[in-house]
Amino acid sequence: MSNAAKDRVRLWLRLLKVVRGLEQELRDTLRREHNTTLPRFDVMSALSRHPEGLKMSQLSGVLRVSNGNVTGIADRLSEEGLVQRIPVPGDRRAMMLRLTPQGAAEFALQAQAHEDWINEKLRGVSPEEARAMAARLQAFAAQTEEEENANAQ
Amino acid sequence: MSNAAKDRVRLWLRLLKVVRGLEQELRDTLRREHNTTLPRFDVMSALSRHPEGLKMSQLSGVLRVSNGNVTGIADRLSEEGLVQRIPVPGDRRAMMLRLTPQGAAEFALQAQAHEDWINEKLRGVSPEEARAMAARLQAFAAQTEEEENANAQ
DNA sequence: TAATTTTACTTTAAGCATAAAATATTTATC
DNA sequence: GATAAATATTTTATGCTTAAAGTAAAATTA
Repeated sequence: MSNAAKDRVRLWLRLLKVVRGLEQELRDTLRREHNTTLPRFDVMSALSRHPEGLKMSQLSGVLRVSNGNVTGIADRLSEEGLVQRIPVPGDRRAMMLRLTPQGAAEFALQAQAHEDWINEKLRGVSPEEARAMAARLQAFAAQTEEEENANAQ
Repeated sequence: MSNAAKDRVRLWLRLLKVVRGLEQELRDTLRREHNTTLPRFDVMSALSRHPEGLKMSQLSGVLRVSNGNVTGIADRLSEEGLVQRIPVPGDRRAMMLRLTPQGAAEFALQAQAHEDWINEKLRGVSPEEARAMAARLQAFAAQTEEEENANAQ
């Protein structure tokens, strides 16, 4: 394996380790402090950006998970009164998922705590560094997407 | 929220997006090309670095997953003849998990393909950039670990 | 408008993940 | 040496995840 390849593999392993570690801490915190999970948080986060609600299929598209996955999470959040299914006028197949007032209030607390938590976790990263690294990652993601589009043609 | 906090949150979201995307592609590739999964790959990778084998508890420690998790993955790999459980002399509670010759051969193929895949995926990242970013991540991880140790005292 | 295809969602089966309980064995204490 | 505590692993219950199959309704086509 070339040196360049070694450098790239090492970067990938480090990325994976750091992100997995933070993600695991986040899961623990959500469980301990908010009695919820990361998938539930992700669903509520997406819904909070769309106050009018999202169709199940839109939600699975935004979150990039399968339809069946969203069904299960929506079932459990619904049992707790945090989201509700609302029929879509004119299409009896579809369902709109929306935060309840209780769900919106609950998520507002979780989101603020999440931001504070991240800011504390990454306090060793200066704002300049954060912006530089975010820009680099953005460029990488954009390039990857471009290639995918090229491949799809 | 301060601007610094916003920059850090944005970095975290980008990190999560890029790593999750690559991880998902990796899972798809492992499934499609090697008829396996990332957790199975991780177990075999750990075992390949310890040819004499690892006790179940050591393995769960190295991989940072629960004991019960390792039990299930070991069961399935064992059914396929890729790993074997070996009694530990002098301790009838413990079990050593080890790659079979077939498992070692199979993993060698997977590992090489994995390296090639990463090198291709990250070809847009120059070796210099890769080293710089890896070093930055390493520093972050080291600092985080340091704090954990301080908290544990 | 009847038949076909597509769309939206749910259900099912299998694997991964955890925490907590259970089992078996070893180590420590009395 | 008997009792208690600690250790190593498995089992169980619950939730997340996917792919594939199933159900129902809408859109297209003949």
